[in-house]
Amino acid sequence: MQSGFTRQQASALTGLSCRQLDYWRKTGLVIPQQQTAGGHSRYGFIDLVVLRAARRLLDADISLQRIRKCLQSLARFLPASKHPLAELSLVVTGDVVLVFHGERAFDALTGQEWVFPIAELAAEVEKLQQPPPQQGELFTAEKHPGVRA
Amino acid sequence: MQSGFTRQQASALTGLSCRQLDYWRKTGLVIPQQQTAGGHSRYGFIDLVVLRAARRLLDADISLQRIRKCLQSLARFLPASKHPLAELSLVVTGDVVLVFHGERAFDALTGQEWVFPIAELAAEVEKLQQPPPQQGELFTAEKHPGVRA
DNA sequence: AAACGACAAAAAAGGGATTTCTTGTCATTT
DNA sequence: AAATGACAAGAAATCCCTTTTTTGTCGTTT
Repeated sequence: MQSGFTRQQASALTGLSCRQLDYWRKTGLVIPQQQTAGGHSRYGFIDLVVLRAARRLLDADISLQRIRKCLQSLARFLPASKHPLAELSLVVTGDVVLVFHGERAFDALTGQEWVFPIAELAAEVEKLQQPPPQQGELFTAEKHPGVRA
Repeated sequence: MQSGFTRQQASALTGLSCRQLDYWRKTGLVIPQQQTAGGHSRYGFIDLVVLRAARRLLDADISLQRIRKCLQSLARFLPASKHPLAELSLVVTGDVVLVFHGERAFDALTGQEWVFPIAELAAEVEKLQQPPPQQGELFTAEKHPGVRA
């Protein structure tokens, strides 16, 4: 019984070239969890998940350099447990990769979180309409929107 | 009884300068929903929500030009109804603004959607571990279409 | 007040050249 | 096979300079 995937197997299973796996290992992007006595690579389950994630990011035209940073933060989540995976999602857009963990969204690169609900803004504004019942002609406001372009 | 906020009120309520409101109006970023007979601006409820959203984006170091594009897509959601607001969220990161509507995430700029769950990847990999109980040698064929350009 | 116009400083976007990073391919070694 | 090393093409990032946007401040006008 084997304890991991060889470079070639990992390549076949992820669609990445051996050259890439080598380079990625050498540069620390994805280092196989195990090694044979002779010093040969043996990729583990998590490795494959990460490799496939990287593959998809590449397909989405995310540069390797950006992926490097992304995987770092992704690595912070993966080790956790098995459940989190189900709650984990990646959102990839033109320029950014976000890691979603439940309700929260983190920039996979900076790790910063920046989410805010529109409803919150609406609530704030709404609150401003009622309170100031002052100079009988200033505030009184209207309710309805007629949105602009 | 009036129907809207004056420039100065809007300024006070959003923290934006009158100069900005003027410029934004002139350049079409946020055009007051109404006008007085004399041609003076009267900002409406939605205007304030949009202005405050813009304000927060500015605070997050999103450039005005980017905000211009963001608000365009935001405008596509706001007009909808009243409920959506509660489900709407903005995620702002270094480079991108995403509009979240329920489960979906849209790039506020391009409108493209690109989300994928990690669990999915894990499931795929997991499926690959069980089936191949073959000749103790190695995998024969590759599953993947192969290489990208 | 609010709108306008003008001038200037600050911020952001663009463009082009240069440098660094990735990946393929091939040969050699373990 | 897998790991290494080397050469080269292509992709991406970085830097620097120029152009465009934004915003503040002043004066005038409505």
